[in-house]
Amino acid sequence: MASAGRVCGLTSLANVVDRQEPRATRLEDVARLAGVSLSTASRVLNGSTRQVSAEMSRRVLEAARKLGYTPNVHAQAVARGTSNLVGLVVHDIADPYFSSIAAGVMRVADEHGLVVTVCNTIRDPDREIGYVALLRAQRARAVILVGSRFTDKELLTRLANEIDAFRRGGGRVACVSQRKLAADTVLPENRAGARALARDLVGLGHRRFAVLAGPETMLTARDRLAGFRDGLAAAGISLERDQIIHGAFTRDGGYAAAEELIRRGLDVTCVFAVNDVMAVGAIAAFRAHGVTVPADVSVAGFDDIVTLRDLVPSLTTVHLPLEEMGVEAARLAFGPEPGDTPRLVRVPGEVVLRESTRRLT
Amino acid sequence: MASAGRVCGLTSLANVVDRQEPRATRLEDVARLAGVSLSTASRVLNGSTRQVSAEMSRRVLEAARKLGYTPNVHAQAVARGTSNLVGLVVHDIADPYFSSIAAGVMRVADEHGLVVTVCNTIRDPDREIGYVALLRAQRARAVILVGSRFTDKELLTRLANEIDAFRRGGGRVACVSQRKLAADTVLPENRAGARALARDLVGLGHRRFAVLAGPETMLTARDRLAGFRDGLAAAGISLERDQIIHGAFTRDGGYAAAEELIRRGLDVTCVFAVNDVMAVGAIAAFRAHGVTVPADVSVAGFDDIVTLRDLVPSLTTVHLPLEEMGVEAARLAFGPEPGDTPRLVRVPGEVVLRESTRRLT
DNA sequence: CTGTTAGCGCCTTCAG
DNA sequence: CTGAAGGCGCTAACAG
Repeated sequence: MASAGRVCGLTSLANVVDRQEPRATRLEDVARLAGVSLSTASRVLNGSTRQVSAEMSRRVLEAARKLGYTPNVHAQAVARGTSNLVGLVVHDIADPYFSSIAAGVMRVADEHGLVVTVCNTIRDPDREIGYVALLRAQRARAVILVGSRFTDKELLTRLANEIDAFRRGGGRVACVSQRKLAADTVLPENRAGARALARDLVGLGHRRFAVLAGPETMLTARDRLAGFRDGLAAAGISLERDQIIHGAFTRDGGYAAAEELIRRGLDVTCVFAVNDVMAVGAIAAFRAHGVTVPADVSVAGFDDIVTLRDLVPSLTTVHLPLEEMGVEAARLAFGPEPGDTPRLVRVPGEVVLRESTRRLT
Repeated sequence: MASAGRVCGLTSLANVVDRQEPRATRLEDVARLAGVSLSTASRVLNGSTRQVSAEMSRRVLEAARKLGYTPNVHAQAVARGTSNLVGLVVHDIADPYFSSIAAGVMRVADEHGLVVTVCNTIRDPDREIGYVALLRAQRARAVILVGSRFTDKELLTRLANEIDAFRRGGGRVACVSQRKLAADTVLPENRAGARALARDLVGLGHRRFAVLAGPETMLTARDRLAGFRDGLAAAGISLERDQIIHGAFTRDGGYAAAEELIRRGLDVTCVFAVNDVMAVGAIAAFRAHGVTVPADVSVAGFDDIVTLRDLVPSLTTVHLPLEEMGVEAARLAFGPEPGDTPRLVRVPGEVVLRESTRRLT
């Protein structure tokens, strides 16, 4: 029926199939059907401050409905000079630590009518940089970087450059992690939390510890290790080199580290894994090797990820309000423009003693 | 230094602050710096088939690098008539079932240079429809709908309309779930899987069952219940009304359903929860009420989500290759244009017997 | 209150 | 191989 908008009335023989190249309906189509100008249609259909008479408004709405009109956000973005898209860059969306934070971010984004695209770096800092560039290309209104920074200076510089370019283009930036970039950041107090944990574990009577410490270059892991060491030191306990086992910041990393611990035959009563997923992996490794938690060894983690809920034995950890942290980061990124100096929101951790760490008599 | 491109040489007193309204660098800036035309710059910077001399190419690249140029994808999208964005609509991204599938989709998307935006319906079918409209507005190249359909006809019609409009605009669509929409779909064989599970559980000696059946209106839940019933029937065992407990398709839904089961004092040896997260919740409820799994009651789930790995006792379930299903859906959505009839990829489930279901002597 | 007219940043025929 | 010019769909002054 509808002539697809073509003026041409002749169809070449080659075009017999007439593959009805589908075209999305444009604002112009709506305006024509409603018998009004483009601007009027635009004003009623999109949040303009300008007033339109009830009658015209009705006609436009009616036409839009009839045609199933949906605005082309790209055209809007280029015309308005800004998009409704925000980027969320995480190390691993399948890791409950990140998916909880992501849930918080998404909730706030939704309230602001923003679309969030999730970028999964798969724990690769290079990809992280690449994603910021990508989001710049998308003219994202904001990017939220979630996850630890690293010790590598060169990496940080490259990321900082990319971030600067992004902000120069008018984008907002927020981080959840160490404050290493000139941007608003939500900072979990890793060091203090680990220190408090150490104190409480000593309080349970433990004296001989091992730490599954994660990657040496990852700041979150380092901070937690350092805090834990502080806490032990305060009780006159030192942590030797051989009591620290580095590895991946993942469940499998925890598993491997625990196996290494067993292999070394280290005589400890308590193991601190610098995050929960590692602790979960460690417990699995212990189980596989006939080491019972907490009877034979106590285990503690960090984060209090939601999946701990169904773990047996329940895991001692340092609670972080993950979803709230996401909400906070989103507020920093979407809320009122900050002053000149980046803001810092400190988030304290809270030690939660559960079944996985037993009291030594 | 750079005069921000303004011709005006006078700054009003009111403008003393000179808030250097930041502007992203455009292709024109690059072209000017390189001393070439817009078209030439465009040709070298973006994947054009046209050839450009090495010298000019070098100059353009150099200028782009110096300026930190990144193309405005919105402008590209409006000019090209298509974007590099794909939408992934899931019921709950924090649920491991969905995050595993999402990981598969993202991997393939990345290979295609596509950006995926994740839309979380929070298990609300209305939001699902809204998201498809949103993605149409984004002129997404494709949308992938992951998650069960429902019995509600009116809901389905509205979704179908939205999907049709999306395709009319040139978008591709793929689903992971029942084939209720005229789109390519990846279909897990829920019914056959549940049937096989029932057979194997009967093989273990169980005769008295209960099913935590999820929402009555959710097709995936219904199919699994029906399949399970089939399997039992084949062994001459019937499933009465009071042996079926409906509830939410979540961990908490499983918990509540199991409590209800306990409250009813039903005498069963084996409980089938129609998905793993419900089974996990059920086990937690049993534990909380002093019912030991599998000594007092056996429990089985469906899906084989990755988090089962650290569950004790390990859970009997029907394995689905979740990440692969995501990959498959992405291939359907991004790969070569389908023929006229929607394609269907059936994915069989495989029963995996683990510790949570014991053999009755 | 409504319509006309420039752009927004980029791509792509179409001439040179 | 290069440049000039029109157009993508929409918004926002600017007139009426």
